[in-house]
Amino acid sequence: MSSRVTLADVAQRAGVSTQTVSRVVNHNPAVRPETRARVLEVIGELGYRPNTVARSLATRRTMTFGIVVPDIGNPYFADVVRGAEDAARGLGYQILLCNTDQMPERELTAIEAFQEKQVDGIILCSTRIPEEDLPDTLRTHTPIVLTGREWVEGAVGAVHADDDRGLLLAIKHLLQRERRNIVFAAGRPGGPGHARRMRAWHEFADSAGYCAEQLVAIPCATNPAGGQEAASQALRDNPEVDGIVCFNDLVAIGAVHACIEAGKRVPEDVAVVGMTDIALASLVEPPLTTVGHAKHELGKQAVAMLVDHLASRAHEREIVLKTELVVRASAP
Amino acid sequence: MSSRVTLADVAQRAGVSTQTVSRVVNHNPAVRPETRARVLEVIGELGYRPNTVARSLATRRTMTFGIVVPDIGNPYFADVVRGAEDAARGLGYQILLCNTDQMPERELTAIEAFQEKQVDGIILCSTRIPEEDLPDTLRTHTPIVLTGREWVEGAVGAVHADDDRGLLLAIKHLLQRERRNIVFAAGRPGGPGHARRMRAWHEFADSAGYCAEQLVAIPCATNPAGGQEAASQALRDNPEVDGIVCFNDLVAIGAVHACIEAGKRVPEDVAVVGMTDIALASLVEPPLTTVGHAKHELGKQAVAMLVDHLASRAHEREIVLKTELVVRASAP
DNA sequence: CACGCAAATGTGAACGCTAACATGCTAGAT
DNA sequence: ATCTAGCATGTTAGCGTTCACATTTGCGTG
Repeated sequence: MSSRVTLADVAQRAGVSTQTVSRVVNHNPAVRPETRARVLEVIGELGYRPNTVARSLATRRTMTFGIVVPDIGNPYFADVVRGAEDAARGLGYQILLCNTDQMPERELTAIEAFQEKQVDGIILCSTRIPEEDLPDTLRTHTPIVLTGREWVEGAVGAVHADDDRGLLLAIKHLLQRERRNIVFAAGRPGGPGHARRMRAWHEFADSAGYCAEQLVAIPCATNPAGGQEAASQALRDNPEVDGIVCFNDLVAIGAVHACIEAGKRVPEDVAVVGMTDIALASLVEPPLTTVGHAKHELGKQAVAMLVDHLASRAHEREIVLKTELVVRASAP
Repeated sequence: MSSRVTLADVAQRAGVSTQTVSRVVNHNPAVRPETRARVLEVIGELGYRPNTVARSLATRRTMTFGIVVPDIGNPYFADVVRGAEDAARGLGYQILLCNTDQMPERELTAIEAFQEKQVDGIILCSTRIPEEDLPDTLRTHTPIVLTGREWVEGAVGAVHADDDRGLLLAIKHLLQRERRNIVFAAGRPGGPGHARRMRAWHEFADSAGYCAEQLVAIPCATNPAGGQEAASQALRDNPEVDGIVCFNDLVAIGAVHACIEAGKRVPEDVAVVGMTDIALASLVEPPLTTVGHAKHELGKQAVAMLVDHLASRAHEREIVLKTELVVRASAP
């Protein structure tokens, strides 16, 4: 029956001031052991629990972070959120969650709602807010860390995977296996990560002396349906296609389906490489070769950065997490 | 630059009292249109944003629900949380998330932390708090809705899927396909849903006149590894096994692997049926036949129940969501 | 033309806590 | 005995809202 017991109730019963009780609750050492014991006893008797809303009003800290993701149902973001929550919990912070389905207006609404709730910081994952609006959005007193994209003016920092190198790993892997007609199912143009991956794609094409035609990038939705569509289009345009690199693993799964539908064997006829290595990747048939991301770590680092910032501790402006090629059956 | 602007700042600048500004912000009709316009203008100029922490202290409502799940990385709970957040957002509520990895102490800690944060309600998913401790835990002023298990004294309500019937559907499906040596990979004894599914299992065995030996239930961890272990044990004990029903889809995926490892073909030699129909189920090879759960709906209903309760509206004490058999290749 | 009534606005106080300072007390130094 | 450090505790004033009431204003009525 822990109900409406306040500091004052405890103070009165224990015969001390509210301030002393507050000190006990907050582990302030400046309390005589006997007094502390007495207060703790009364706290136990009365079942007192501090009211963090009142505490937050007084301290101007809520010990809460908000995290904005496109969709927690997407295993990628589930892992990122999990990492963030683990780190936050360890540091005494709690996590407010908001899904936006990649709708910029909903991202903005979420940020404002979080700010009104006085969160101590916000983690904005793979935002779809247009590049040009971002600085304005970030120009606020609430620290914001970005994930899945580069740092931009106004943000406390950014945490993302090394997609450039990841993409390179994937392409090189395919080239070494004598794949010569490689296609990139590139995700949504304008979407987070798209520009970076495209840049890497073209840089590589140039440096390797490839003629542009040999490296085709096809925009697509970042889910199985998008991958299926992109892959079947690619195979229609050029039946010689023997390698597909995908924006993420969900796209790759769709691409695999498209190949099979088109009568191609994976990996014999077409090798498929995914990205991010979600749990799913090792469970589908064939298991996906993929460029692994440290998703859990991503969430953790985002929280760590926020906490460092709040403590006025120096920290990187941008953290780039290593990617690694995980070779499975879809591109052995 | 939306910083520390308060109601008082707005009031002073607009030449009215804080109360009037408060009325405008809260859409209280008892304000002259001209006054309202003036106040709104100043709010715009100053970039005022209400401080919900202060508001919550005064109103004793935080417009926040806490949700406790074993692991958001598990696609089942990701869907439930997504459903809850969707419903909550639509009603102006926000969601605090906590993962517990099925550790009862962490569930208790989470509940307490949420209470200190004065959440308006808690959704406790598939709790592993021992049956006998549950009433004490629930005996609190914060409304708690349970999911994934039956209602228990003290809870506002419970929302869960009709596993009894679901399990029946699975078994009957296998029997109709002339499978005669059926095994149940039953999940963790004492875990949520375990008792209910076991009861259904035995009830069916009795009613169908089966001798107990023909329906074996094997406890296992509720993940692919658990399923793999349980299935390989079952096949070792009885090579005749031709049907495996699984606690959930992750277990089913493990069971499929075990079958293949043991040289059995799925579904020709052994038919495998999963439960809950996570997105993964249709993407593995072979695609899983499974008993579908309305996961998104589960989260939604939990929130709806909480909101009804807070509004002192009548509501069911227990909502049982229908399950349906989704037939795919693993048990055609 | 005073009267009363409703609509519009204002006035404390409260929500439960902490920050910052003030006070009282004990004990060692002088 | 007196002074003074320094520890333990108390006091006061917010934190930014809303609540419950009090007050003012405008307007139709007898």
